[in-house]
Amino acid sequence: MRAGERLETLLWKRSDGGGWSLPGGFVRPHETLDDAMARHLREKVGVERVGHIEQLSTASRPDSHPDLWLVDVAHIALLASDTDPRLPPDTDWHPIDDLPDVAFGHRAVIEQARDRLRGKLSYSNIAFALAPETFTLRELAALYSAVLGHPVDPTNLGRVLERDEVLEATGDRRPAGESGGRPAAVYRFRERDYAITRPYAAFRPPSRAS
Amino acid sequence: MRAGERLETLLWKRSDGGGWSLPGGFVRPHETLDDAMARHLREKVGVERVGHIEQLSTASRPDSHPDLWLVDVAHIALLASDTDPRLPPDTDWHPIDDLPDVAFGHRAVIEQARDRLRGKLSYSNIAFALAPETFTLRELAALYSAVLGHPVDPTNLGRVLERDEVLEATGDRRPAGESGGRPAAVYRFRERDYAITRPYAAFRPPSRAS
DNA sequence: TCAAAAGTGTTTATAATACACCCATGG
DNA sequence: CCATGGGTGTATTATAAACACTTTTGA
Repeated sequence: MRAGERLETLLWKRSDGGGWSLPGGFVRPHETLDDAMARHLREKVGVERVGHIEQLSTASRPDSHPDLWLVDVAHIALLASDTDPRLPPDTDWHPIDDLPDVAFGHRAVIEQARDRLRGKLSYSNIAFALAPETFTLRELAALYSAVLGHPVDPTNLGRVLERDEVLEATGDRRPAGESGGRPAAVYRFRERDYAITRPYAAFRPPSRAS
Repeated sequence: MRAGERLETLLWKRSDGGGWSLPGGFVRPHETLDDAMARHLREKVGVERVGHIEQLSTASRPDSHPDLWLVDVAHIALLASDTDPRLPPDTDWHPIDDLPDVAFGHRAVIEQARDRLRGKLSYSNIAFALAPETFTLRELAALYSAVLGHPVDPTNLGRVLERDEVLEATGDRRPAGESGGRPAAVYRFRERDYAITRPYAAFRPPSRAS
């Protein structure tokens, strides 16, 4: 998945006329799941750096083929918005809230991935995987807005993420555009590994010793 | 897992002297993963009703056996604290914060499961899977406390969960014990299916139309 | 000097926690 | 009538969202 103007997912147009489906592939002997995922992303869409990847769900398909016992392991891969994968033919990005005709089962997987991402955006630093290396608060707010589906205020977003020690200012400023305006401060994520930055939505530990 | 005085997990003592490990088993042909999990819980520990079960992680093990390609799918199963599984020999409950010598890899899985459960406790109704059908607020607070590892106030817990429409009063009262005291109101969970009851830790949608 | 964009300071709203006090029961 | 546990009401605190206003730039 990728967050441009909207949250998008990569889909592959099936040649058998069965509509679109999630891209996938097989695991080779002596290969781990993570290695296989990295290989598919590299070989099929030319993506070397994946922001974040995690497992979603696993399904066993013992009856799909007379001689094989297939096991599907769905993953979410998050790509930075400034990476530009080279798309093979029959593969394209689709806005996640306006999907085309998707093969049975995959729609539910995509929606599960979207909901998980939306949730994690509010209690973790997961956005590092979707953002470029450095960015202004306006750009980051646009990214949050694309994922969450509602407007996000850049100022308040920055204050929340700075308090949680998720962001830090680089000290640089982005020069103003042609239409003028004050130059924007440039930020980066302190950590680029997934971390829960807000453990308690409620039921936090007592503040004083009892 | 189960929450009594502490959060506990079921472990199986390996006969090969390799310490303790998570209970597991194989999936049969023409059987789904969910069916296999239900069967193992039924056959091995006599548990018919599982509060909640979800997948944790999947690992491929192509090299563990010359002729087989094994795929491990770890699950979290949550049992109500009033169910009493019949334990086979060499199987026993262990407090999750005081584990014995656990086979390599399984410790990380158990800790991942614990952390996930702690997180979900604060933004979902997941506690229904650990609680008996009905309970007092004191009992529920003890359960939360066992999982979270810090004291939880019964009154405030009830207020939060009632506002989120997670709990409802049955109307019954639990008679006082031998040492007296006011009878406690009895509650139940409104829904016994997993639901996110608190979607936003931060970055909630604007309150007014822009 | 005006428009545009960024940033600061502050107010407001909300909601969880903390705490003081009252209620119902058994012995 | 007192100890015990449950419950109510409210004060406190924390913090996210909203908003008014200032700063910095380009034309």
